[in-house]
Amino acid sequence: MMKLSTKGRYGTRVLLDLGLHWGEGPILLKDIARRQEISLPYLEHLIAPLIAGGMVKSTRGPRGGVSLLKRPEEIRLSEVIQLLEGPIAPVECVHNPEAYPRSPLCVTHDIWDEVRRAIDGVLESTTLQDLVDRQKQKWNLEHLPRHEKQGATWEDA
Amino acid sequence: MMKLSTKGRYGTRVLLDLGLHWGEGPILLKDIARRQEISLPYLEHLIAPLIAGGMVKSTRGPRGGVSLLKRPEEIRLSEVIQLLEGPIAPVECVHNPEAYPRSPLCVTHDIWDEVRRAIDGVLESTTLQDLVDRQKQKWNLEHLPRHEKQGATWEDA
DNA sequence: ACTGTTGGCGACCAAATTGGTCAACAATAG
DNA sequence: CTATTGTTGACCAATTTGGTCGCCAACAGT
Repeated sequence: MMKLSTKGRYGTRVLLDLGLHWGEGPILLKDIARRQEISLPYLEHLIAPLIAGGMVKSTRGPRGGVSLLKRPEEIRLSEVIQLLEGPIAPVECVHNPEAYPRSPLCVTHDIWDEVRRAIDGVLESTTLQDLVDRQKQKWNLEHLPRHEKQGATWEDA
Repeated sequence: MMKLSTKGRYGTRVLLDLGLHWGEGPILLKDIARRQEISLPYLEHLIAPLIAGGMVKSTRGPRGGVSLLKRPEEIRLSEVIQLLEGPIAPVECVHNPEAYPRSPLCVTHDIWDEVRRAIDGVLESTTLQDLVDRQKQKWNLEHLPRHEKQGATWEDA
C-alpha cells in the first residue's frame, strides 16, 4: 500500500539528473536513460507529463534533448509528484470532496486528510535544488567526486 | 498514487464499528457488513489479517462473531494499517534496507523515508479510541443520536 | 449425537493498474 | 535532404485489486 509507482520514483530521478546538469543546455534522453538505468522507450513516457506540466522543455533534432524550464529551487517535489502520479491523497474522497457529499460526517475521512497533509508537508518543503545539494554533499562525504562520472545517480529508489 | 486500498479503508471502518460497539460481546460479521456496506464474503477476508495479528478475536457458532482483543485506546492506527496493507513506505527500499545496499547513497531514498515518517507520525499518534470519540462527537454536533441507529457509520472513506 | 448458526479458508474470477516494448511520425540542425 | 532526436499511440504481460462462491470447522442448544 501507499507505494509510489515507478513513475514517481523514476521521474524524480530524472529531474534530479536534470538538476545536476542544470545550465548545460538540452540533455539527451539517451544519456538520462543510461545514467538512471531506465529504458529509453519508458523514459519517453515518463517525460511526457513533465513536459505537459511545463516543468521541462524539449528540443527535437540534433543537439536536442530536454532541460528544466524552471530553476531547481523553484521546483517543489509536491509539483513533481502531482504531475507524475496525480493528486496525493490516501483515499479518493479526500481529494474529491464534491463526489462524496457525506464525507464530512465520516471520521475516517478526517484521518486520511491528516495523512495527506503530512505527506504534502514534506513534499511541499523540498525543492529539486535541495535534492541536488544533498546529492552533491553525499558524494563529497564519500571523497568520491562522482559528479564528473557519468553513471552518477544509479540507485534503487 | 499513494492510495490506500479498500483493505485499509474498509478495515479501518470495521474496527471503528467494533470500537463503537466495544463491550457488547461478539459482533456478527453480518451486522458489520450491513452497517459498513461491505459484502459479507469480502468482509471475511478483511477480518482475517486482523485476527492473525491478534487485534480481533472470533467466536464461531451461535452467538458468535468478532470482538476487539485489545481496548480501543490500545490500538494505534499504524498497527491497523500495518496489518491490513503491510509496511507503510512510499518505496520498497525504504522498508527493505538490506536488499538495497547502495540506498544510503541515494538522496531520493532519504526523501521517501521522510515521507514515510510523516505518514507514520499521524497513524502512530491516532488510536481507535480517538476515532470512536470523534465519531460520537460528530453525531452530537448534528443533534442526531445516531449511535442508537444501525446504519451508523456508512461513509465513503 | 444432531442440527442450525456462524466464522475460516481456499479456489476462482473480472477489471484495473503497472511497467513496460515497438513502430511510425514530427521537428530540426547542418 | 538527411541524420538525429523527441512524440505519440498501439500493444502487451504481469500484478494488484476487489471481489464471489462453496465447502469446511467450530460451537450452542437440544
